[in-house]
Amino acid sequence: MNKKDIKILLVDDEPDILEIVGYNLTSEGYQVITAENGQEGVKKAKKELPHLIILDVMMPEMDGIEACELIRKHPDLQNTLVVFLTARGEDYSQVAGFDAGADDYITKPIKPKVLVSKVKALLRRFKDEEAADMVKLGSLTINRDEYKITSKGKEIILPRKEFELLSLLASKPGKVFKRDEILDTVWGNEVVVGGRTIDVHIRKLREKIGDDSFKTIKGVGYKFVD
Amino acid sequence: MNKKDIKILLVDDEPDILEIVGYNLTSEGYQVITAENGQEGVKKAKKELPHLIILDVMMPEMDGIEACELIRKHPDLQNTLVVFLTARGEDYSQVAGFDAGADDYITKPIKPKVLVSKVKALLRRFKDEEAADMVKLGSLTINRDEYKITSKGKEIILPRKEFELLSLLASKPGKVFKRDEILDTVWGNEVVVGGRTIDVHIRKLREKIGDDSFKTIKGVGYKFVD
DNA sequence: GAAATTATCGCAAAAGTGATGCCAAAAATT
DNA sequence: AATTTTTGGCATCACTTTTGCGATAATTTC
Repeated sequence: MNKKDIKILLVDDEPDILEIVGYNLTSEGYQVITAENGQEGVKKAKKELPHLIILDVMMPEMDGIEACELIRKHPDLQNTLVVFLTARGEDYSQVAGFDAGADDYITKPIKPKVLVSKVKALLRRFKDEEAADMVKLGSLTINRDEYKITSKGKEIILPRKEFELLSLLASKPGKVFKRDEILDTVWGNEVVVGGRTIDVHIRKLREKIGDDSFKTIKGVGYKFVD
Repeated sequence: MNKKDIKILLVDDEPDILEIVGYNLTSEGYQVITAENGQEGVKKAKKELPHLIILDVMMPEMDGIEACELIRKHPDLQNTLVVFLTARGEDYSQVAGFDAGADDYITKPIKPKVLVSKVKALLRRFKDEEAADMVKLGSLTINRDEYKITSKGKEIILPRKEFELLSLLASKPGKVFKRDEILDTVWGNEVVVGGRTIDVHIRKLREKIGDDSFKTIKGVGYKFVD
């Protein structure tokens, strides 16, 4: 899953917090949705089905704990990650928070780096659980975990982009990936690179993996065949 | 001392707790003795001289605090580790518990992993406990308890960070650990350190263990190979 | 259907970027 | 005081991207 496809819901009654946290997550490339109170938070959670929810514990009317409990009841949000924002010293809420189904908590005052790294760590865990890490395709084995590729017994270490490009193409052998799709996935649509970039990488792969594994569909894109 | 020679006394009036905790500790290889109330607990403690006692605070008649005080009076049980089991929120008992001579406490509901790791951590303090977790990987032996590493017969003593870094990398030989992951695990995500820190440590390890054991995957991270 | 035109791709070399290694020195631990 | 850990500054190297041009396929025109 691409970073830009990850939705984070931010629920806090303080606009300041909303802004600073929102800013940091957005600039990391995540999609951020905000809500200013518990009710709205729960509503948006159900509607948007975010991957991660950051909930302030202390909020007027419906507090984070209650909101979390409601969120957890929704079938589609069972596995959503929930992080609590709590003031230091409110240790009771931490405990209760875990009880309510929180996955982690962050204490205020918020340090952006800590925040971002926690979010990353959580999402990584989430990702790991979801995705099987090895893909086998005939003579090719792609091992995301070890970042290496085995082709006909030989072990090949590929640089990042080449590795990701191959991963993508090989994930659905035979399928033609349009240039746009490839750019979106491997480079991310924020980065704008020239049109020749893709074929340069394809060429590198052809050199390393085998010339005939990659077919060009002119005007469309490329596909990987076994 | 061998794990199987370590006796743990479990005192709780709820059979359920006795069973679940007992099961977890037994399957870790410890010898578990149980008692269903304070009196019986104190009696068994004196008779069996366990290495660690897990005491429920809330018990009819004689509560955990009282039991602990009695236990501590026995000359042969001065150094025995005592852990309290307390329901969340009973924070008073925690304080009183430490007063009474507890070494740690665990809150209910009990999470087996937390329990086991606390028990391990406490027992580790016993000097005479022999290498509980040793990991062998080809030419490397990692001795978690003594922060020591044996490589090709040579014994190497590593500083903490280096040791932890090596432990992490060696825990899954071949797996590539991303810089982020390494930071999270070795440094903890609260601490924010600069980017050069990791490679300096890697360099130290390369000097000490062997240059070719550590491979760099540029743009991703490092991996350990045997 | 053949030739001309145009778009797209392959390739190689060059330029650019960013990550890593290494050092030395400052901080922090012990 | 000695050791360990972190930092910052370079130098370097590896990878990535750009660029330019020729080749090839697709499309249009005759």
